[in-house]
Amino acid sequence: MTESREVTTDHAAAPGHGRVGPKRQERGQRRMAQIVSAAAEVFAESSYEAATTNAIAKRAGISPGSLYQFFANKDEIARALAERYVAELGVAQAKALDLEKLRTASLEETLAAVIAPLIEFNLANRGFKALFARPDMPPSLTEAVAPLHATLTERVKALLAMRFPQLAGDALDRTVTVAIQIVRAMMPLIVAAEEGPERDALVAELHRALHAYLSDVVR
Amino acid sequence: MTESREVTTDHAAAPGHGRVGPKRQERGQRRMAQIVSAAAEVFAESSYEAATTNAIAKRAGISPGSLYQFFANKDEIARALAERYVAELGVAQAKALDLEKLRTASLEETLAAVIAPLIEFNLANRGFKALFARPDMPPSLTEAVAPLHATLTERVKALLAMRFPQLAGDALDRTVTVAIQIVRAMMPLIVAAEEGPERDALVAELHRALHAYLSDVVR
DNA sequence: TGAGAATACGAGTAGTCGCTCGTGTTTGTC
DNA sequence: GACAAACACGAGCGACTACTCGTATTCTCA
Repeated sequence: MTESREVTTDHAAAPGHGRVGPKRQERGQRRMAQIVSAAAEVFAESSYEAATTNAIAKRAGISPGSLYQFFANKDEIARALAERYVAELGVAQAKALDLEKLRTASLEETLAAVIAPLIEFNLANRGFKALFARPDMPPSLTEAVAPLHATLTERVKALLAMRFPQLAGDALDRTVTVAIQIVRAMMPLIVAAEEGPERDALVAELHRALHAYLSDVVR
Repeated sequence: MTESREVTTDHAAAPGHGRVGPKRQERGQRRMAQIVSAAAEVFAESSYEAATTNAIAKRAGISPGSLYQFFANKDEIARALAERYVAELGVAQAKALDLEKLRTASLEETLAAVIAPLIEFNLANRGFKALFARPDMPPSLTEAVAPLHATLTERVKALLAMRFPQLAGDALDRTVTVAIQIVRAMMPLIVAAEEGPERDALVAELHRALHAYLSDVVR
């Protein structure tokens, strides 16, 4: 009898990720994108835990079995979604942020330039908060979205280091952490608020809080 | 044949809650307290969803069946725990807060008087954040802890209204919300930090952020 | 002291969820 | 056209979880 180990569904991972898997055809790559998009929608409607893999498959228009042709498990889907978010956020910020111009901008202007695209991104990608704006994540998820957090932290750190050269070391790290926490805390409120004066007021409040905090840090 | 409706386990609720149930003996009341304490521990070690009712029962030293003699379902346990937290927080704050003295205190002093017992409480009751410091709760839990949120919001609102008479209406509400969000965002970090300089630095940062924000609000 | 109420037990039930597996179809390659 | 690899299906498995039920014990109080 021919032993058939290694014959069970072996999954691919995003390129450049160490994992090996079947060579994806164009159809397969489209499917993977579909699945990630569907996951983003389902996560957005509840939470990571509450989202079922069967629901994701259904939303993507495929069977549960097909889903597992492309992702080894639920965490891998979250990881792929986190990677997509990192990439898209990079694009959105690159568009809005011109570091050279910011060098001479006021703190208000800098904050506006950073926050505005971030809010747009959160509004356009409501699944984002399921992976980002949570204080208590299941360990597996924490690992999956660690690169996302690391990336954002790095970007904020670079910005603050440029803006406040007198900040360094632990103090800088703490300031970055607190600033991110404030944004994370306010974002769900902003996204949940109805478009118009209500949301605008909350955004203004976020500006105010961040501006006041950062002004004080270097006082 | 004698129909036996209403004979299945009928549960009690905390007194003054509308629900009727069996008359609790002293033993039963002790059990209920045990269960709530056990739930607090188990919630603290993971999260509300991840905590299983069987684990709570085991921690309380009773069988799953016994647990359901006292609580109709998992949500009721969370509700009871939330009520306990409201009561204990009330005591802790009443001890530390003397509204008359605060009337003449500086903003720094007021913040210190409010924040210090809050942090002590969070350190002593690590299950608290499972019910409080979460942006996205399951709907049932939301309802269960709504009184807790309402209570805290009311207290903060009263304090801010006294402190900043020029604030009123929506602006006051928003300020209360943001202040609470900042505390909620920082608390998990503070609790997770190791005792000593690391935690102290984060607490100082929380002070700074709140102080800066509130000073700015009335600027 | 005895009857009914409250408390206690824990194996068991129904339901859910992540994931598998046997099987069939499409696509790329020669 | 033949063959393998990739893609697709969906019933259903195994593990887990909130909760139940039949039964046994302890308490209360007339």
